[in-house]
Amino acid sequence: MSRFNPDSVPSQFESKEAEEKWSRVWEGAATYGFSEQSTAPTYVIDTPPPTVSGSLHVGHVFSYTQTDVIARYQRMRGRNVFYPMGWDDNGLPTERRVQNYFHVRCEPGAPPFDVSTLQAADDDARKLAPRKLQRGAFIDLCVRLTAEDEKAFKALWQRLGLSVDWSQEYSTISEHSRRMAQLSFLDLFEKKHVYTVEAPTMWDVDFKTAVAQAEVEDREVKGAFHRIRFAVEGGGDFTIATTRPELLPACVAVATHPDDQRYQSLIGKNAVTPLFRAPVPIFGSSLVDPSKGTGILMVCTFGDATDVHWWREEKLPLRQTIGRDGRMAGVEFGVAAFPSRDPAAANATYTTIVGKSMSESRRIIVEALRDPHGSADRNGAPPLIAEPEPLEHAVKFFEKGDRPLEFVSSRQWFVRLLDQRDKLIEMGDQIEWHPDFMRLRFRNWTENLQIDWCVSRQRYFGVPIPVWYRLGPNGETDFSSPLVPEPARLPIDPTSEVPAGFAEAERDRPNGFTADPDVFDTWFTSSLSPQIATGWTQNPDRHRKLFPMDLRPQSHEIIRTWAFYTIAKAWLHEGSIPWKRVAISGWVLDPDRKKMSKSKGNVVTPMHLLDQYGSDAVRYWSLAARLGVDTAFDEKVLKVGRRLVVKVYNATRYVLGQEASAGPVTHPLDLGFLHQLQGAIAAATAHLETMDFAQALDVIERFFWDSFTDSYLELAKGRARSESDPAGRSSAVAALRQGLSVLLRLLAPYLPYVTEEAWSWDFAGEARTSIHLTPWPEASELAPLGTSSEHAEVYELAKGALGAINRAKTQAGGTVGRHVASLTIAAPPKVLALFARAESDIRAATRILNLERLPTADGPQFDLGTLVKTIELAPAPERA
RNA sequence: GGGCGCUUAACUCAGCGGUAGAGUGCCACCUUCACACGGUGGAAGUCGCAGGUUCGAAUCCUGCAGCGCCCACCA
Repeated sequence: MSRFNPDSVPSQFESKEAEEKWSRVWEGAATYGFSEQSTAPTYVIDTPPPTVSGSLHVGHVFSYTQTDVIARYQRMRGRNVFYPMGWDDNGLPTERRVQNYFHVRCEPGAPPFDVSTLQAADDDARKLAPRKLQRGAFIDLCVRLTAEDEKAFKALWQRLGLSVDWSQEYSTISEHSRRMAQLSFLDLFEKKHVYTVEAPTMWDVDFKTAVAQAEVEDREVKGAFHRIRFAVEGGGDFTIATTRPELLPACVAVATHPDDQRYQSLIGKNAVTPLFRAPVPIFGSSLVDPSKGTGILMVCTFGDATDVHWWREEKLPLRQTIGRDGRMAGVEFGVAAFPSRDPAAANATYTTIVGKSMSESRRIIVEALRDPHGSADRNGAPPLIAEPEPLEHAVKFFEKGDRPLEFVSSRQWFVRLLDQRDKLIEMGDQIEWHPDFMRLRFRNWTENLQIDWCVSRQRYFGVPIPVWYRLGPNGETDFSSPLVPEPARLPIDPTSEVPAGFAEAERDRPNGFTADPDVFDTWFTSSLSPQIATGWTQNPDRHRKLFPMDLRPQSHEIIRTWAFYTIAKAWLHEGSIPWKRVAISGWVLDPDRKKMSKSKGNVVTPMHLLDQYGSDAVRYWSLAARLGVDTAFDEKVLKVGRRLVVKVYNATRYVLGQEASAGPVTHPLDLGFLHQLQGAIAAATAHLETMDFAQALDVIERFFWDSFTDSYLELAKGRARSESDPAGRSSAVAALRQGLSVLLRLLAPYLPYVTEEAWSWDFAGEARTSIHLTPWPEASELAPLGTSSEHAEVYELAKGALGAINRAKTQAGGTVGRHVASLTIAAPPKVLALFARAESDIRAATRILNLERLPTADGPQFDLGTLVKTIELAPAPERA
């Protein structure tokens, strides 16, 4: 029998030392390793790859710990847990960091340069123009810088005790991930789920790239209605209202509601725009809201999505005046594409805005509209008939952008999703969502999809689109039959590698080929996280074993991106759902209930909290919150967690320090306690099965404090060191150890450090088996002891009596340590019989010297508040 | 404009059809031989508002209000 000496361990739990010690042990022993050979059922987690260029804050700790508790629970349940960690380093945030840090810019045509010795730019270097780098070299720098960020995250994860299998690490820009993303494209290409088209696309003028619907957000901005008079060919005029007068040169039509009496007669006629004197058709459309503005409006290429719609439906001409840089492009009026009744005047006006930004152009155009000579009829009042009328309206922005999106006609690659909408909704319905209402977010988004997924980005740090195009005899690009590489060549960069059958010399030459210069949307790669982690076609057996996965944890604001695209990819590639369950974590809010974000400056960083309270306490805070619920950061909860950790440590020291050996559990109180513990195991397990780790923690914690340390431990204490009752003593010691073993295991997924430390003192045995690889407790392991609900009654009565007597003692002016000279209790015979079975334990715990029992009449219910009839305290002990 | 969630003690949150709960904080007492990061006890809430269903509602339904989130064709 192994004897534990409480004096052999520190009297205080040293979190930091325990964290360092056990992290090392776990890593050395590959405690959390996934076994490729094991035939045990798997549990596979699609861990969110954090954006490593972002800041670390308690929100990360919160959500990743919530996943870890599930991983640990499933591991203890005997599952072969596959819990990888990915890093999302691909994309714009990294590009921006690298540009600043090294003072470089990516330019695909730049001369080769060896970046291996390049250091962070100093002040001298910054005085020069940024160094221009080829895409490959630029990507090398991105990889280098993000490797540093990944180290910081990994250190945090290990400190927190995430039970990740670190041999399954991946990053979204790694060669493997690029290969997977390009394979995905080839598969979609073959299945004809992707297409390229030149079309008006939402465009960010600062990043100079197309963006997808999912990356767009509406923001309320200040604007103004400008009421502008248009002439009608053949006589007459009308007034439109617009917030974007700078688009006047791009006006291609005028629209009004077909039933609007005011303008009905105009439909079919031509209007003439002011300033530019372009004749444009007037048409009717039910999309026009007669109550908005003046009920008649100009259609431009392109002011908004409705303009795009009308442009397509009415087959209107394209007059793209907005350049890709968000400035007015150079166009000429008086030609077929830009007709004008007065080209000279039109060009004179247009010249004043060429190269100007949208806001500058607006100012200039508004000034011109105040001039009477701008009017279409050449002799009337100014076209601007009133001062601009300020209003607030919603404008579309790229979520990472600062200026409104423009619709710019450009060639982009799209994944066809609109034709899959019903199937995608069906897939979403096959998945379990936690909490369930998050399902609606997915449904809502999917039902309201407006456009296919634009996956090409005019950026550099990303996975290249693996495509070339043939060039015709005059150097014209043939987009109709793109050239794609053989899968074995992936990953490739088409800007530096050549398609089969061509030589480098033929690049960008007539009859040669040209590379697609773009990269994929980062979600194109991130949405393959399940395939990247399993190996997919590179490792089909493994993929079959791990896919579909069991759990996708993520936050709610990326349901329309990450969850949606992952579901779409799994469906398009494999006709399957990617995972069975999605767990949506809430946000961590600052104490004012605002979301923590770097830009708001209200971010709480986690490291000092880990130092101050210990990982287990920080985990406790994370795990006391329910899935999907936003939680205000509250340091008080960390204190509560810390308290629990300390209590676990000390209770274990005490129980394992009992000197008697464990014998058969025979005493009714002990059996009753274990019976109640069986109930707690069942309840906690049921909650964890439905992902309700917070509820399970509540059950476990409550039992630990209320039933174990505050009640059973106090009641069994005396007997556990009794000299006169050896059988009762070994029964108590055995039950205390049993109870502790179960409670430590129930708490292990929540508090991995203190439970491992406590477990190691004795329970780990000769093999030093980690508590985290020990089976999750089951009610049945306590069943052979012969517990019963009758014993439970004894235990509950004893627990209640302990409380009632303590209350009486306090009210009589005594304290717990004070002896009770005599006590009279009154209760029905049945209750007194239960009392008698635990009497010596109750008397020892409450220090009763003389006890009298008064039987009362049997009632339907007995109130323990009436148990104590009289109490007489012994004299207070003399103080030294 | 549509959808979803939240609103319970001073604070942070459980409970979601059967006599209002926890922890923190507050008050009183206590160095009791695991633990003062402790122990014992106490005070503290018309469960957002208004209707309805029910023998019974914090819990179900309807409406309203406040807060938050997601979404929506920017004239």
